[in-house]
Amino acid sequence: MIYSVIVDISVSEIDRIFDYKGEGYQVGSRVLVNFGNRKTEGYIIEEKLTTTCPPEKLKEIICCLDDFPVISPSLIELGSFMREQYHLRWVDVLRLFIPAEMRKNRVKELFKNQATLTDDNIDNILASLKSSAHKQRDLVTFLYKNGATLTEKLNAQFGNSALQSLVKKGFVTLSPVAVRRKPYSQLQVDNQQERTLMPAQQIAVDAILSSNGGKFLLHGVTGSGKTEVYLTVIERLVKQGKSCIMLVPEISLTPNMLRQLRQRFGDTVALLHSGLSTGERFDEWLRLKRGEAKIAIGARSAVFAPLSNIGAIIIDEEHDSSYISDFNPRYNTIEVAKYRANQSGACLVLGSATPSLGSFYDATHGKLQLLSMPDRINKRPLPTVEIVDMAMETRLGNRSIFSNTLKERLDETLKAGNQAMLFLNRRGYSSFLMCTKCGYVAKCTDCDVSLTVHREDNQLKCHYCGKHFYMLDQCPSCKEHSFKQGRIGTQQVVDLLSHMYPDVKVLRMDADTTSTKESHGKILQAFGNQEAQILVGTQMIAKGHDFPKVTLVGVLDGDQSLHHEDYLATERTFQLITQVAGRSGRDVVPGKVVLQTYTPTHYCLQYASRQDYNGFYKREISLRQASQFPPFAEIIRILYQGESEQECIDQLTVHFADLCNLKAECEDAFFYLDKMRCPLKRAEKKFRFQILLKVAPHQVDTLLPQIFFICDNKTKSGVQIFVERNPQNLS
DNA sequence: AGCACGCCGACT
DNA sequence: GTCGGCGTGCTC
Repeated sequence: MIYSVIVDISVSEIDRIFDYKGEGYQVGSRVLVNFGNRKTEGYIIEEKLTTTCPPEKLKEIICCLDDFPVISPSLIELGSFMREQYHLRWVDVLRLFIPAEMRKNRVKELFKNQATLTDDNIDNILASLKSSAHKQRDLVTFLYKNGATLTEKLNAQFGNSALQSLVKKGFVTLSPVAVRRKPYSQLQVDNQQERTLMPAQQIAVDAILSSNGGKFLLHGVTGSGKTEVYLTVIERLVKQGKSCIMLVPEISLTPNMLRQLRQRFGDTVALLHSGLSTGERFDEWLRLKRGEAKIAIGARSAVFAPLSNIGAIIIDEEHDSSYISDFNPRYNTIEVAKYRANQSGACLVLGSATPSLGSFYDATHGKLQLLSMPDRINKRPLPTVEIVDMAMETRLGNRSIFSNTLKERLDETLKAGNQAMLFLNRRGYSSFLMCTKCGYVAKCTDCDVSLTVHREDNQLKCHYCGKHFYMLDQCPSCKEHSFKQGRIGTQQVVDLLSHMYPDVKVLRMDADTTSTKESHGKILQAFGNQEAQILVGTQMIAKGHDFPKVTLVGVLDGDQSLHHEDYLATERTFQLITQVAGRSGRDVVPGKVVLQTYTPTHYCLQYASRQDYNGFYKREISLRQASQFPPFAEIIRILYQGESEQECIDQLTVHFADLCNLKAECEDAFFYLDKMRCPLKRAEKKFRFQILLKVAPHQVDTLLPQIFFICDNKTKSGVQIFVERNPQNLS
């Protein structure tokens, strides 16, 4: 038999099929092969009877590396789709399907010894033991009652020698068993309370379950109980013997969702994400692969969970940009999920309070079925939003970042013993440092980005590449000692609050305070336990958290993400503000939101303040249509990065000429084609240039392969080239 | 990626 | 003479 093997070496020149001969191997197996003059791992993706490879070159597979095929045929098919769709290497796709450490056998199942009684008749054993051997008699009784038990547990309970003697006498045998390492095993699981569904929830559940593989957009306002819909759907499908995949946007939201899933489904839930230890990740994967667990939950890569007979794939907060992988391998999780759902006839449920414009557009055009939940649970009111015009505040002499309205609301909230969240999507102390005399601004040496002031460690940091620099006390260009600081960041907000409210405990949550694995959960837990009254944070605090005592949310700078060139800026801002506002008033006390802005009449903020998604959608989608942006056009961006500016330009110029020819051949498919420097001119020492295309959506499938072909051709070393379709980030 | 092959300069 | 610099090409 001939096997098509993809060798596990991530280099484009060898990312092709190599044929090997062998007998009795299965497709999807991880195998060891001779490759050149060394041995390498590879994956069998196909078996066949013939090959075009000259027989003298054809080598034999050495052996299989696992006792089961690690990749199922349907995942191989999915991989093939992804490879074409996203122009990826086979290896990079296949590596998504198995735990990273499984390669090179860096992780194995963990085996521990287990003790078993050799005789079912306990009286026989007890009769042979001296009556003075209390420990041994207790141990035997324990084993009789509890069945086979791990030796470590027995040793802890009865001491080492009792077990040893029993083994020696032949009453107990030891045998190795696989034990599963369990992530968040200490996670507290509350008593399960009886839940009844609201009518809107019931309608959604019924629609999904009766659909037989339908695709849904579940649009429910913040606090409308989308999670309960997901859980009920999963429960019913699992009862029918199906498996389910549940995706959440980021790792930080998994513990919360995991708790709810474990509460309901116990050990049939497995968690998959990169924050787990090697052993945990492998064991969770293995439990899914072996069918010990049926429900996979995790961040985007969990869409590749090794499950068969999938009943539903659920994507929570579907608008979140983390579902679009923006580094190699680049893929769109929602598209992948659609393909996987189609393969297995599973339902696809996309849930959000603020769906992406694309998804909502699909819902209005019959590609997704729309399920609406317009009310909060128990008809709790949505928070009331006050928009504050910061330009007016300045004119009235208030130059602080806190408007008078916000200060009043904060006072009220604290006095009432409730909690507040303040949202500012800018970490650090202040956004830049500028010389007051000559206007010099401190910039990163490797990126075209001004440095952020960090007061805690008194450094200047590049938020792009992470490099840090000494704080300046003198301008390097004019030697002046006086500096002006840029816009306020979260660190400074905490400082200011501690002066305003010396007795109030304030917590901060941003990338700087959540560098370790547990810090995230600790901050949230502390705030949840009301160890602090105010939580200041970046977009990290916007999503999914449910703090009943929070009755005030302050958006300190509602304009921040609004006035970017990016066509997604308005959509993003709307989503962020709506999401963060939704943290307020989730329990009995109605919530308030103070939204500070310099552009109070902007439609994005107006709709966000009324939590009016439909109004916003209508306005924004007509703008997109008029200006030919997605979903009315597909944007393709070709990015060139290299340390030599000239090489980048040369490379881009060659491709641009070919693209112009392509455009000439099918003029009507192209809405736009141009080349330019990227807005972020340089990053991590590399110069950045781009070609931007806008093409007609119905032509993209025929055009894209040709574009890929052009970009693969005439390439020079030293310039990285990326082709992105509808990139989330155009910087 | 690795590694061999190969074609030129410096050295025991 | 030979040791070793890293350009080029190949891996079923």
